[in-house]
Amino acid sequence: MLTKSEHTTHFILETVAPIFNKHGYAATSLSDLTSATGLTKGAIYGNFKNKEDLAIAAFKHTIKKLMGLISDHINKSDSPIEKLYRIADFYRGYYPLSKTYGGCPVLNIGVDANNQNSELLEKVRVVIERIQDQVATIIEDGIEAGEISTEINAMQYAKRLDSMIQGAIFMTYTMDDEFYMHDAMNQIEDMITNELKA
Amino acid sequence: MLTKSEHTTHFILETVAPIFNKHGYAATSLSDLTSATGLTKGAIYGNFKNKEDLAIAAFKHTIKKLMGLISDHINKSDSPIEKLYRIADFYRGYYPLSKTYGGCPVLNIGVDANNQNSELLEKVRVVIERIQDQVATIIEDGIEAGEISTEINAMQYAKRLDSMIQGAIFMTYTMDDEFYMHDAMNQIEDMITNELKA
DNA sequence: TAAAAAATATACCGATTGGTATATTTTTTA
DNA sequence: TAAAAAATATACCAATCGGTATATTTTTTA
Repeated sequence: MLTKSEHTTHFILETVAPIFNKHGYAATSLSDLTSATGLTKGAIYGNFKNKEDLAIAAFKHTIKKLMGLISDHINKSDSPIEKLYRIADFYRGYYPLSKTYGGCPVLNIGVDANNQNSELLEKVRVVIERIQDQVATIIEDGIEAGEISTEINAMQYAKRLDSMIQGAIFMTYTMDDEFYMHDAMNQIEDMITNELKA
Repeated sequence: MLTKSEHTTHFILETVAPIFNKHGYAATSLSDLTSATGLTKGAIYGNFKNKEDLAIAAFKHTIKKLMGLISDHINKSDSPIEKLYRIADFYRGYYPLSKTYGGCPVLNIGVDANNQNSELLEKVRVVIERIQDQVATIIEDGIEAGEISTEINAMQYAKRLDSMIQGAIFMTYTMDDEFYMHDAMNQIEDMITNELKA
């Protein structure tokens, strides 16, 4: 059973994460957080050291949930090449899904933390590397299984896919137009079929 | 000849634009701007109505300079297909170049202004549309000139290229690694050669 | 259920925020 | 060069900022 404190910590993160994600670190004030949670500063500072610590915990909280969703989606198949198609399929619905969390945390916090010299940027980088490692591993598994051409550089290709996806996310959000996401996923599916397949 | 007022306005924009671009609207304070310019609030508010107006003017200022640079680079060739290759070539050096301006204003201000419900987001959208229109026009010219396949949907392809470029910019900045930019430009050159060429 | 401990609320801190009214200085006009 | 106009500096405003010390309430332990 969760203690009262653990429950409150979770509640704060759940409430606060989308606010940081939407507005960014500097534009989010403590009063935004107290009014959203209905708690006072005393309660928040009792559970988190300071604003920066809370922002970092909130970022990790959102990432954990999103990574769980994409893992579940990918692992419905055992074939590496099918997993790659499933990644594209996941991101087709990413716009409405990520809106629930206040937007894409990698994009939003990544841009927000850059030039701010904060710990947040380092956390974003670690997440990006982890995502790319996972995709690269799938590609390598595909090569070993004979599903994917041995010509492919797994890590390089994972970075290329990641870059295309992040571009589509940025464009879709900024223009409020899912064309970019759908078109990028069409393109990625074509790449899997025409470039990756052995 | 420039009046004193015009000179000061220009000086303020030149000094202030990279600060807004780097830190975002909320994280940039008036005192940041006075200490960077060496001017007082009186001088700044004498030339700009308020902080938001200044941020908008600063964004337009940077965009004007960057758009001038890319236009100059593209227009060194008359052939539409060569102009497309030249776009890729321009963005190969975009990381160090845009750093001079405090980063990519489309990416930074686009993400920063989203969910803030500000006029800035609208300005970013207009800029993106203008860029895409110009690329689409080059592609259409290429189709008319017989350089580019008639199968190509110009506007759709312009959006795809733009999305890929923005993704590469985000990744390059966030990871501080030009691999993403160079790899994306290699990919785009391949697309021009293998998909666009008639 | 009483005592101890933990969690939360209240009230406050100095510093900084964007913005403005007015005084002073600089520039332009005549 | 003197007067008018424009530009800039100074001094201030109420509001809000992140953070904290302490009082109060709630929860847990015994």
